[in-house]
Amino acid sequence: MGAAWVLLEPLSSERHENCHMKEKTQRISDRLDWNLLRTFLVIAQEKSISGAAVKLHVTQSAVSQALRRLEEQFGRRLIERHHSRFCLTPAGEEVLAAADTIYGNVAQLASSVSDADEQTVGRIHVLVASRIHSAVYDAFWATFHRAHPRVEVELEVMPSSEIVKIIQQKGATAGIALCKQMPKRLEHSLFLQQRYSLFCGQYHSLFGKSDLTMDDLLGENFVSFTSDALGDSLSPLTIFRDQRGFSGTVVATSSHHDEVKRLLVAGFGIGCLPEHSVQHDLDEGRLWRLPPEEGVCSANLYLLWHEDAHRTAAERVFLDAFKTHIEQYTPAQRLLPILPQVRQQ
DNA sequence: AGTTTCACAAACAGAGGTTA
DNA sequence: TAACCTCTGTTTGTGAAACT
Repeated sequence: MGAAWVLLEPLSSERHENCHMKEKTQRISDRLDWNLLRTFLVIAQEKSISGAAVKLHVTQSAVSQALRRLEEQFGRRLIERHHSRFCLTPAGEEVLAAADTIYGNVAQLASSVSDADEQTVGRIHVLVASRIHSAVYDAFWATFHRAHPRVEVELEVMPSSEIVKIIQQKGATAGIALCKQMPKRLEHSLFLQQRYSLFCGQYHSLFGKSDLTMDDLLGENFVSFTSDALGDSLSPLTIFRDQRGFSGTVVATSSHHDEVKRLLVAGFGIGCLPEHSVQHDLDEGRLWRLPPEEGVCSANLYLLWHEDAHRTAAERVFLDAFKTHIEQYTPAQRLLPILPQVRQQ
């Protein structure tokens, strides 16, 4: 039955064409399967049918058939098939934009319905980058929970690039993520200004050497964050390596701060970490600070939220509380491991 | 290598019949 | 009349083979 109602024969007169289009549009809006749009959204995000299949936990064949059914419903090609090249047709771009919006609205609907069930119990879903080191941040959650004990909180850890994507789709209340440049449609508030420096671990040959210069490091292998690929949130680290003429290779990677640190301590190579996050490891002799003295680069963590998402009461309370809380502290205070006194206005 | 097509199977929904 | 069962058609998935 699926696409039997889609009329593909060309009609001769313009009047008939208009009637036909109106009828067809009506039928599409009545019958369009949201699952197909969701599948198409993932295909476009992954830029691959097999990639989408992995993400959706179905076979590549199932995704291919779903795409065909969607194309039949619209009576248009949505993706141009080329050898090893993926591109959306203009119709595909239109469908993607619509699917993106619908996905956001459905996510908000789920949140609103959940809120409506229990008027006094809200729920917030916050996406956070791996391992945020800040006593101010810890204190925020303590304060927030005391003030709003019935608000249910979900904190989900994921790479910054994923966080930005999901917040743009209105798929969560807010995100705390590294950003090189501010993404479209998102509001932001600067949270942490982190300075990255080079370190090696206790089993590395450079550990404990205090008279090192940059030349001593150029042949060393690297431990890196997955996100320091060019164009990603930590790409300044890669640019630094290229500009300074490092000849070593990246021998170990992880998207998680603690795992990068573990690999550094294990002696896989040298690598960058936020200075303020490893003071304890330096004090206890697990890590060793390397040149350059001034560090490698800065990377800022921002609180991100969608500019025109519908928000529940709990979500509004969270955003207001977070912004108010961090504004009480200077950027330097936000990096401290122990909660400082609130700054004087 | 990635994608499409085909045959087949499982799950599901709706229609219709039966029974208490 | 509600509850249950059976049958049938549809949808959507898998796996294999063919295609680009």
